[in-house]
Amino acid sequence: MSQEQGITPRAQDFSAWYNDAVMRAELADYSVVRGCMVIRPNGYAIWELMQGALDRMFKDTGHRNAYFPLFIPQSFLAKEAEHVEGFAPEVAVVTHAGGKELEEPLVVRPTSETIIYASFAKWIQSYRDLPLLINQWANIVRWELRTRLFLRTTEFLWQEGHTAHADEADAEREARLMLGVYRRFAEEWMAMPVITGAKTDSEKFAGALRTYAIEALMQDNRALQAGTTHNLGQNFARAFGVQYQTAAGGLEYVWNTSWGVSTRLIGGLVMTHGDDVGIVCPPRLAPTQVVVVPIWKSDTERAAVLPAAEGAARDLKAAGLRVELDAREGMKPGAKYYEWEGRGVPLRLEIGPRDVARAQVFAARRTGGKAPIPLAGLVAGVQAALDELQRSLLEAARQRREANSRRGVTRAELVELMSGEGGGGFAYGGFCGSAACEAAIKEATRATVRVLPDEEFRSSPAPATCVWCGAPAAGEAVWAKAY
RNA sequence: CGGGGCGUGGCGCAGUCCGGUAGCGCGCCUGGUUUGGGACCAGGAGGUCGCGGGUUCGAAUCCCGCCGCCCCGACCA
Repeated sequence: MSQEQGITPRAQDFSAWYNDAVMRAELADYSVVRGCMVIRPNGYAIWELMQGALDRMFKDTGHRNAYFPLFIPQSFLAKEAEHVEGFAPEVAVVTHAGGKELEEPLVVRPTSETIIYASFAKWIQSYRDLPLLINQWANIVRWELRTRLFLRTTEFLWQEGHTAHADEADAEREARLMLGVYRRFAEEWMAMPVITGAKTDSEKFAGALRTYAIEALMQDNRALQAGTTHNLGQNFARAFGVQYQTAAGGLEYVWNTSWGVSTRLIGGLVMTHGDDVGIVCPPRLAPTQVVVVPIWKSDTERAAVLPAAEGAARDLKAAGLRVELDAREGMKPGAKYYEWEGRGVPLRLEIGPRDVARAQVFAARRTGGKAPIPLAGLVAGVQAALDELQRSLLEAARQRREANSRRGVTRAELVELMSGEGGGGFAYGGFCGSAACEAAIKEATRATVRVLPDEEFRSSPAPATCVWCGAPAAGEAVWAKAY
């Protein structure tokens, strides 16, 4: 009886658990380059599924993919004052290439607004060219002080949408539309419930008019900003001279938006559904949705079981499911179970001599519970089980989030809620809107305003006074300790 | 950059206090027996003990310097 080293229980050390879960699932590995990670095939497969779903959603909303350079002239970054200030500390700069010093240093993109809007300025002439709806899948470099696999690494993969519009209303509509796309993706694909809303000035994107975000609550009660959209106003249009002629013949600056989600989502997926065994993949994003494990004792049994298992796997694949048949010899079924559980495979089908005799398979859910499925209705039965898993993961995550959300908090409650190691969760309360109160709360509790929640998430009745200073509230805010 | 841990076969560790030339578990390879929740037996392969100096007859172990990684804070998707 040999136990492989288990992973750290969540309750003991959540950070250690996260690292263990990621490593056990072989999603990623540390690189020789500080702060950078290697995304392993298991992790990259999840990213590809995410990309596929998001890309379809972007195309369905009228966007087209393009690709812009990794290198940006340093002077471009400086054209928008807030933007350069926001990103300067974390920008990597190339000063030498081709064996000599460059005339102008190139920055490795921390985001691509500047280089993209330089192109937009060339492409946009008239109101007939608008809206211009572009997305790019790319890598990004931000020199972070402290990194965590998927959650914050020096280089990461993302998509960044960039659009240009004729007026503010259309840009605003776009920023809200894509926020909705992100929300739908998080909930329907990742089974990760989110709240949506606007960022405060201190949390908004460097150079944006307004920033919106989806925020999810992880199992350690810290919030994860899982996607952002920005209404950039005319800030970049002015900096890069992106103008168009109106129908009336006038010359106007365009209104831009940008929006992005990154491989950070994989970290969110891990921390939303994982348990003390490892990661749990929601079926729609599971690289392997079903693993079939044949069980036999003798060659006779093997001869009966293996073809049945192969047949089951074939039928499921034919139905469009992502299936693996694990017929490895010399490995006990239990060992296979542990391996696939660590990878988060949502459904395992066990098929042994007894099952063959009864024309059934035994289906074990990653979240617990075993039940037989008759071979006659295998595809439908498996599909139903996967659908149910997808639903129940979202529901469980939603219940956990609600159980860890407090509405109408007082100043004392906010402090209490955020204190200690396990402290956190979403705290809803009145907010006067002042930067002073926001900073004071951060100082006192280490919690920040995650969003000024959208209507759907607001409390009723609305809080009347600011949690901190007691002045009349300008609105409601959601505080949490953030990743 | 501050605080705390840690660098020894692929992974996890012991050995370091008290110097004597490297060991355990897992994994890996070969053969056999096994297989309804992490199999067993036998035989193997694999290590400049993070790096550089120093002390010593002799250093994983003692001394000096450096590097790297992880965790916690300041910055951030």
